[in-house]
Amino acid sequence: MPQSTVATDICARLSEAIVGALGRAGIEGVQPVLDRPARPEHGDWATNVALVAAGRSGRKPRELADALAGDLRATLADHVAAVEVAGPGFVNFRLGPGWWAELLRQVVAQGTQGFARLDVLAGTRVDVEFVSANPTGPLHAGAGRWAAYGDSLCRVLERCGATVEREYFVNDRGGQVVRFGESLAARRRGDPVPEDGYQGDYVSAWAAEMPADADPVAWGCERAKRDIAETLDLLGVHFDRWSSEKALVDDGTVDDTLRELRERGAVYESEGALWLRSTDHGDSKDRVLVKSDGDLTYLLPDVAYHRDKFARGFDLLVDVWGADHHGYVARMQAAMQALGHDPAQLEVVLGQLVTLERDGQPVRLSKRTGDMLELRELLGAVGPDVARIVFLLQSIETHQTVDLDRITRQSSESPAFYVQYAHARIASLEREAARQQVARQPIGTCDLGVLVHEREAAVLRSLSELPDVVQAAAASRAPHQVCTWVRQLAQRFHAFYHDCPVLRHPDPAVVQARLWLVEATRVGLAIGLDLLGIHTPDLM
RNA sequence: GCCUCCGUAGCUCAACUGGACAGAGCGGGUGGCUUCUACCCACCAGGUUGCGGGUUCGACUCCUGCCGGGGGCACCA
Repeated sequence: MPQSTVATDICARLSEAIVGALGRAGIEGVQPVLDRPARPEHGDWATNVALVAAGRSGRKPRELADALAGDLRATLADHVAAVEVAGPGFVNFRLGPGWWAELLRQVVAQGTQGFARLDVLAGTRVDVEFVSANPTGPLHAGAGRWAAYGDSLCRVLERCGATVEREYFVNDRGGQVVRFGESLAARRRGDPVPEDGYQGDYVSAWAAEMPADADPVAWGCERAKRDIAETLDLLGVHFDRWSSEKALVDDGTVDDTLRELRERGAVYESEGALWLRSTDHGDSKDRVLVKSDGDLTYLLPDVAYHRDKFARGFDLLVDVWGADHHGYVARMQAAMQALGHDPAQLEVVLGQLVTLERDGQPVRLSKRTGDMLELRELLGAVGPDVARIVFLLQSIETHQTVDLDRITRQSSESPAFYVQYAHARIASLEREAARQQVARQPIGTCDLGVLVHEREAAVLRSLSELPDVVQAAAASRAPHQVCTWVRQLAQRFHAFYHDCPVLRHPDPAVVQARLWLVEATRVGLAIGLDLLGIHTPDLM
C-alpha cells in the first residue's frame, strides 16, 4: 500500500476519472495505465487507454481519445489545467500550478527523512548477502561493484520500509583457505609457495606478521577478514553479520541440515558419495553433498547456511552473486525447495563482472597469481564517492568496463562531482542568503505560483518522480535507477541555477519561492545521494 | 554442443518493464563569467538500437533464426 503523496493522490484521481470516462463511453474492464511522458510538451501525465481500448470497442484511437478527453476535461477541471490528445491517441494531462505548489510544500515539509520514504515493504525482513569474497587476501577492485551495489540496494529497500540485514558469508573452510594457509606457512619459513598456492606479495607481508605458534589457516582467515572489513569501511559499507562457514560445520548446523535432508528423502548414496536429489526440483543433474573421501563439498555448508538464514525468520533472502556462479543457482534453489521453502523467497541477483582497464589493457584480478589491483588502492586513488558512483552508474546486469586512468586522472570529471557540485552550490547559496540576511519566510505565506519558468518546472518534475523511482529501484533491485535520477535532478538544477537568479532577482516574492525550490532540491539530492551512499558536501 | 547474460553515438552507458522525435557523460567543434561556486550552461556534429524475419495501432524492449562477445556446464570454491 503506497503511502499517500501528492503524486499518488493525483494518480488516483486521474485513474478514477479515466475509468469513469471509459464507462460513459461504454467500455469496461480496461485498467488505465498512467505514464510520465518523456517530453514536457506531452504534459505531466499521460494515458494510453484510448489506444488499448480502441480495438476492443471498434473505434478509431484518435476518435475515442477525443471523446475521453472531452469527458475528462469536464470531470477534472479542478485539478488539471489541460487535457490534450496527441500522437496516435494518447491522452495527455497538464497539471495546474496549484499542484506543483502542493508538491513543493510536501517535499519541504517531509524533508530528507520523510520525502520519498515509503511503506511498501513495511514489516518485511530481508537478508542481503553480498561481496562474500573468500578470506584468502584483500578485496580486488572489481569487488567494489558488489559492495556498492549491495549496500545501495539495502538502502533503497530500507527506504521502502523493509528491515534489512547486511550479511557477509566467510568461506573460512575448504580447499582454498587450506592452500592459502599453506602459502602463508611457506612464506613464513622463507620457502616459495606451493604450485597451487597464493603468489601475491601480500602473502609475504602477512606471513611476517604471523606468530610462530599460529594456525596458518585460522590466523590467515582472520587476517584477511580484517583487511576486507577495513577496506569496506573505507567505502562506507558495513555488515551487520559475518557468518562463518567453519562455524556452521563446528556447531552441528551442517549435520542437522544433512539429517533433515535425509528425513525428507532428498538424498541418496552412490559411488561412495552422498547426493542431493536436486533434479526433483528443477536442477539439470543431481549434486554431490559429501564426497567419496568423506569431505564436504562447498554446496552442503552453503545449503546449511541458507537454511540457517531462513530459520532466522527472514521473509526474503537476496544473494548477490557474480555471473560466474550462475550454474550454482538452480541447485541452491532446489536444495531450499527440498527443505520445504518457497524458492521465490530466495532471490539470487546475478551481477555481470567488471573489466578494469588501464592504458586500454585489461587489468587482471587474480589473487592466486597475485596479479591484481586492490580495492584499497582504487579507494586511495579516487575516494569512496567516485568509486561508488562509478559502480552504480550502470545496471548490475550489464558488463561494465572501468577505465582506471580516466577515473583516477580525471576524477574531477566523474558524475560524482557533478551531482555533489549541485549540492555544494545550494549550500553556498544558503550561505550567501544568510550573509545578505535574506531569510526564508514560512512556506505557507509564500506565493509559489511565481515558479513558472521552464527550468523551475523541470526541477519540480524530477522531484515529483522520486517516490516512484525509489519504489521501482527497490522492486527491480536496481539502485542504479536512483543514480540516473540524481544525475537528472543535478542537471536540471544546474540549468535552473544558470538561467534563474535567486537572490539577485528583483522581486522578493520570486526570491522567496526560488529559495524554497532550492531547498526542495537540496532535499532531493540529499535523499538520492544517501541512497547511493555518497556524501553531500557543502563546500567544493 | 547445452545453459545464461550481453550487443544502443568514436568511448562508457541510460531509456520509467511494449509507447510519442532513442537520451546523458566523456571525447570533438562553437559560444557564454564585472554576476548567488564556469567542477557550470547553451548550441553543433555524431544512430538502419549487431543482422534477418515475426507478433502489435506501436518494438531497444516480446518470439524466432543467424553473427559476435562475457560467464557457466566438477566428488573446485
